[in-house]
Amino acid sequence: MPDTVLWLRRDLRLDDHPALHAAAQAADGAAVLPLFVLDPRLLQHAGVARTAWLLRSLKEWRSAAGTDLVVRTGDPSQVVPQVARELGARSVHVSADFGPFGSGRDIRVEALLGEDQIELVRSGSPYAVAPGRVLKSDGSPYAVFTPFARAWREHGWRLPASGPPSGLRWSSVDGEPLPAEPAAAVDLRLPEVGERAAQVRWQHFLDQGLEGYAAGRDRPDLDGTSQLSAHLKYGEIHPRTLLADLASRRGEGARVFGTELAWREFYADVLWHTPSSAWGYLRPQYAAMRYDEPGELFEAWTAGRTGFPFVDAGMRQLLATGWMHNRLRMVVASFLVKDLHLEWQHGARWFLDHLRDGDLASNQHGWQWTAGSGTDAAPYFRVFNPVTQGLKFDPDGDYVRRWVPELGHLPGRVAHEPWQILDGYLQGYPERVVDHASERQESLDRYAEIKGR
DNA sequence: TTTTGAGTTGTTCGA
DNA sequence: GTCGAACAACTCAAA
Repeated sequence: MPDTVLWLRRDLRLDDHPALHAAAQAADGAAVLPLFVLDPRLLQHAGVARTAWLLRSLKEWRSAAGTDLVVRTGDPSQVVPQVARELGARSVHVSADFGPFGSGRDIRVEALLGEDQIELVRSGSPYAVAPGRVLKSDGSPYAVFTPFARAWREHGWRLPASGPPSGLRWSSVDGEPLPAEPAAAVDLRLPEVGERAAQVRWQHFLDQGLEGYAAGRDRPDLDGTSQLSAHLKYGEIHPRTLLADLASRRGEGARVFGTELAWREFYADVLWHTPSSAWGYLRPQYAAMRYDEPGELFEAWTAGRTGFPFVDAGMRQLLATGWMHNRLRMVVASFLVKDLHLEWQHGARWFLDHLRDGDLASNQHGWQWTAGSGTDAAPYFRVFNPVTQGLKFDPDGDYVRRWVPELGHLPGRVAHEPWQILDGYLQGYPERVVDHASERQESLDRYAEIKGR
């Protein structure tokens, strides 16, 4: 039997890897060649945090597999058939990609491979249930989360396979050295990357975080979240693994964490059915709303200099670490859309450029939820008050002081309201760029203009 | 086909 | 300080 190709993308692990098992089975005693294609078109949009994460994850994969992962730069529709031909392979194995870019790319690659009688075999996906599988009884997709989640649980998923296939042999051809990380990655505080780190983090969360997760997940001043988002994004750990571990656990935390995974799957499903929702309004009437153009206020938002401590802390956490706590993602998004009156796409693009976990489906639909144009969107009157949110979810001001050093001299909760105290602006913190109460009313007025259309 | 109940994450105001 | 109601109207899911 000739060797087969395992084309890795967002599945950089060895454990519970259906495509790896399928490749080993197809090789039938011959070797499996692991390949990663650096697509310049994708890297262009990935941002520093994601690029650095990806390159480190590829290194980790190499060292865990103990083989030379072949890296080539170029358009996959040229590179993949070329490598397969070089090797004399009969099949190329992948985890299915359901995104609008990836699924189109795979169809092109599949056609080109077909010209040489090489098969593209899709096994597994980044999800417990592949997008498109959960449907209503009339065959149409769900557009509301709660019934989707119920049907998704009833649909169920297979149990994780344990470890890589036995008797697996790797092979190799000439590749390229991994490119250097972007220089700015040095300043970025990224955690450990790779499958092993993902498993360690998951165990840590099971032991320390799960029990208090239902409430703790809303507290950015505490280590209350799983921090698995980027590991999931790169497939270093699979949601099936997490769901299998959750199944044996009772309690509110396990239930709520399972629901968060369901949100990830729901948004992937929505994007699969409606690819235009990546950049277009899911509720079209919102395109007719009056919006402002990004200018100085947008710049202030990106830099974490809006004068609202909770908002600025979130934006600076993003710049410093490539990650932002979910509570802050909602707060800063609400601020961009409802206090600055900018279209959600500006914020979504900034997030994708800076988040290490930047995922098209979750990111875009999260933004649309805030903007009011998404599935299950926030009601129009739900405008976050950035100060109240801070007082509620960072009650001692610890999170704000951690990320906004100019407020470091303010004790306790007054860090959220430097205007309340005489020396609040002692260290050069900017004054508020807008008046929240009047901008809130402005948002409600603008909504009223498109109501009923 | 029609009907009915429900729908992630909030804020403000007035009693 | 606490609590409940109001904040619209619409779309969706399921019986």
